[in-house]
This record gives sequence, structure tokens and C-alpha cells, in this order.
Amino acid sequence: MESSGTKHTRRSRATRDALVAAARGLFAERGYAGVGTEEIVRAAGVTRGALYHQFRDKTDLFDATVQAVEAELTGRIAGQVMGAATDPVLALKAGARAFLEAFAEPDVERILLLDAPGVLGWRRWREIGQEHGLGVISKALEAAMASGALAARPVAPLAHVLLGALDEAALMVAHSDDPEATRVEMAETLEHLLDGLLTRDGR
Amino acid sequence: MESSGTKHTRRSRATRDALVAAARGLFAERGYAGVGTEEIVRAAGVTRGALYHQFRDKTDLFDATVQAVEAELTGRIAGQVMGAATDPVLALKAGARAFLEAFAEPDVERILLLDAPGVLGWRRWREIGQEHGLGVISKALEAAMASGALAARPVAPLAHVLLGALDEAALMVAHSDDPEATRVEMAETLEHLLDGLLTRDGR
DNA sequence: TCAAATTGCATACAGACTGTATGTACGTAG
DNA sequence: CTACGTACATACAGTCTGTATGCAATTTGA
Repeated sequence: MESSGTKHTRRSRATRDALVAAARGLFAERGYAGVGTEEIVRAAGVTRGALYHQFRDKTDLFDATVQAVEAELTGRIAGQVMGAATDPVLALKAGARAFLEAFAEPDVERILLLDAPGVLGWRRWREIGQEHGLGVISKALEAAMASGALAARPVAPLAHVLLGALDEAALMVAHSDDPEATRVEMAETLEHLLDGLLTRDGR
Repeated sequence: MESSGTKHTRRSRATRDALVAAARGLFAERGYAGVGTEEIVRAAGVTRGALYHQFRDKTDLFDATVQAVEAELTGRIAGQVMGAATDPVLALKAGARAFLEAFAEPDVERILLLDAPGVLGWRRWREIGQEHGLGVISKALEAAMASGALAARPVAPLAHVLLGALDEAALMVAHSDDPEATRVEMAETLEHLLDGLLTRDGR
């Protein structure tokens, strides 16, 4: 099997990937506004011409970077959650813990949580999250409601609100002087929050 | 009573206020990165020289703007919350509704929720929020715990997580096609979340 | 198979924006 | 009244983004 596509498209994909990879590292380290396009292309081994051929502008490259981080992240989390998915409530809690671990990493924190909303705008930010983290939460909530463990309620607003809580918890972990202790503390807080959503006879 | 201070300090305060006011309007409309310092000083009726005399750099002006928005906001909310403050749980719920109304406004949304984390960094962002919104929530939670209505738990992590939920809810309201309906829906979702935190015999 | 068109990218350039350095008028203190 | 400090204006240098142009490699189609 050959790497799919014509020689042109293969070259294109290679440059795109190199640019996104370089951008990811630099954006994670110093933020979207803190790193110029020149430095990105140098790290990727191409020129600015290649960047502006592949992407409309700098925010378009950032958009692709956000998608890449989200995709990798969701893949990792989905694995951990599906592992313990016999009980939908346990799956929710496991998911929360997995989120907490993953989102505390520097590139996830800086790119997804701090810069993305301002650079891409909330709408686009959540649009990307919809197919990833937000989608996972929504499905988990629906499953838990279907099983009767969670009181039936509109899923979308609850999923958003919980994601907001998770994001903030991750930021606390990321900036803590003692991340390990904080992670445990935040996980307990989140479980407490989830327990409150259970139907009373369900516990 | 005369406007306090010497003539110099009075002039200084006037320019600072004019700059912050102008910045607030423009940042709210087009975001921190979307408006240059030249436009701000023109709107404020001064020159860039004045800006860089009063503030270290553009982010320093933004910092002051964030503080101004937070301060005004908290004042408004505190009033509404203290009004219904006989029952600490009712106070919490009233506070949540007040937040939801206030944070849906365009300048609060764009400045406080979208741009501030990325521009100022999470640490500074929450540092400012500590003396305002976050502080209000913490006090309300402590009161509710003291009254026995809420299970006793570490306050700080819970306050952060709830603030994250509130922020996300406000963003949903701000971007909804039908803000009124969404506000009601989000308020109910938040109350549901808060109800889950009540001690069982408390309801 | 060879010319024409397209793709991918490099280079050069124009505009905008931030922060700084320098100059000046007004207040204030001794 | 003199000497200094404060508040501000203007001019400038450096940097960064996005665009226009040119060129080489590849693909198309006749």
C-alpha cells in the first residue's frame, strides 16, 4: 500500500502536519499572540509562503491546531472511559478523572482553555468541542439518564455546564503548587457534584 | 467638598478613566486583539503618549478595564443577592440568576470570559475574580454550609467549579438565538446542580 | 509524448501596530 | 521666583501579518 494520494497531495499533507505540529509546541509554550509565523515556519522547516498557501491566515492555522489537540485528547480519554463503562455513572466519574489528568497538560491548557475562546470565538470553540469532549459528555449523560441513574433533563445545557466545571477544575490543577493533591481534591469535588445529580433512590 | 487630590492627580484620574471607558467599549465590540491603541486614545480624546504614561503597556490597560467591568458587575449583583438573603440557599440561587443576566451582556462576555484568560493569563484572571465574583460565591457557600443546608466541604474548589459552570452558562445565553428562553433553561439547570449539593434532610 | 495548466512553495513588499525616546507645557515645592 | 517633577504630545524604530509575484515540480489532455 502506498501513502494514499498523488504526490502533490502527499506533499501538502506533510507540510500541513509539520506546520500544525510546530505550531502546537510553540503556541503551547508561549501562547497564540506570543509566537510569530516566522518562528513557526522555521520550526516546521518551511517558509511563510507555505503557511499562507496551506492556511488562510494565522487563526486558520490555530484552528487546525486546536482540532488536532482535541482529537488526540478525546481519543485518549474515550479509551479510559469505555474501559469502565459497565455502569454509566462510573463511566461519568471515570471520564471526569480522565479529563482532569489530560487537561492539566500545558499545551491542552494554554491552547484549548486559555487562547482558543478568545482567538476563535466562543461559537467556533464550542463547535470544535462538540465533536470531541462535549460530545463525549453528552453521550455519557444520555446513557446515564436512560439507565435511570440520572434524573431525565435537557442534556445540552447540563453537558455545557459540566464541561465548564471540568475546564475550571483542570485550570486549577494546572496552576496548583501541588498538582497531585489538587487533582485529587478537584476529582472529589466533581464527584460530589455528579452525585447530586443522581436520582435519590439510585444511590 | 472638592474633587479630592491635587490638580495633577485629578487630571491623571480623568485621563485614566477616559482611557478605561474608551477601551471598555472598543474591546467589548471587537476584542482585545481587534482594536489598536491609536483608536482607543482617539476615542478617549488623548494621545498614545498619555496611554503609555498612565499604563505600562496595552495589557496593563486591559487589566484595568477588566477590573472596572468586574467591579461594576459585582456591585450590581451583590445588591440583588443581598436582597433575598434571608435563606442562604435562596441567596445562592438568586445570585446564580443575577450572574446569568449580567454575564450575558456583550462587554462582560467578550472582555471577562473570552479575552481575559488568554491575555492576562489564568492566574491573574482569577486573582481579579477573587475579589469579585469568586469572592461572592465563596462567601455564599460558606454561609450555606454554616446554616447546615449545604454539606460541609472545602469551599475553594467548589466555588471555582461552580464559577466555571456559571461562566459557561452565561456564554450559552449570550450566543443563543433565543436568549430569554436559554436564560430560563440555564437557570433551571444551575438550580438543579445546586439542589444536588443540599444535605438530604435539608430539602 | 509534449505542451499547457495546475499545484506547492519561496521571496519581496506594503501596511499596521506596539513600545520607546525625546521634547514641552503646566504645577508645585522650597 | 527658581528649580524640579508631573502629565502629556510627537517622532521613530522594530516587528509582525497578509499579499503579490515568480518559479519549479507535477499532472493533465490531446
